[in-house]
Amino acid sequence: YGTGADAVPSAYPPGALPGTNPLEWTGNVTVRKKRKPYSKYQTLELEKEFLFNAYVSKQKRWELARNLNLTERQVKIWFQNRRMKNKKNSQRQAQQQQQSDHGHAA
Amino acid sequence: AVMILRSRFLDARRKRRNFSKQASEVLNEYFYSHLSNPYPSEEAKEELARKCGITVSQVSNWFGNKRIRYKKNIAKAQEEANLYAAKKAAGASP
DNA sequence: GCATGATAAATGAC
DNA sequence: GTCATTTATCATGC
Repeated sequence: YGTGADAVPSAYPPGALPGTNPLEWTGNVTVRKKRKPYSKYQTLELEKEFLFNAYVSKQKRWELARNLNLTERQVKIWFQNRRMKNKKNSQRQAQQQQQSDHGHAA
Repeated sequence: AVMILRSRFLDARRKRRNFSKQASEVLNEYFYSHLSNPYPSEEAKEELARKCGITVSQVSNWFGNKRIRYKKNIAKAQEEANLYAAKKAAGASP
């Protein structure tokens, strides 16, 4: 399979009773899986596939998940985050281009 | 063996530089004066970025780190909150 | 030695 | 799908 390995038990943060806290934004805690960095091999294989196409098919996602010992959900989210990272880097480079054009054009 | 020398190139942007003292002042003033809802709008972020001489992404990073680290230790941040609360009161009503 | 800024997994709104 | 965000981790400053 590959799905259904999510949902992990976790404790409730201390002193976060809803309604009694004047700062409600500090108490909105849903049970979340602990962030676990991927191995160098996993990241490299994902990056390799991302070079082919930024959007992975369902079939490819299934293969990646199986070969890298990840869930399909993890592979899906990795590509989503990777696309955001790509966009951010592109915007930064475009910004730097504009700055270097100011002293070069005219 | 080579993997040890890995992210010196691709991760070079991770080289961190502390913000200026006055930039931290501006950010903290906003944070503690909006402690009930420390989520600045996109427009507020742009103005903060302009005032601090940093990017909007850096403002987002600062508030993200500030929120999580504040609620991780509210007691410790309390004195800092009082500090900026007093500072705000001093500048508001002369 | 921690404080601090940036990035990498993971969630949720829309 | 995007995208702001939460959270842990990373890398650096001092």
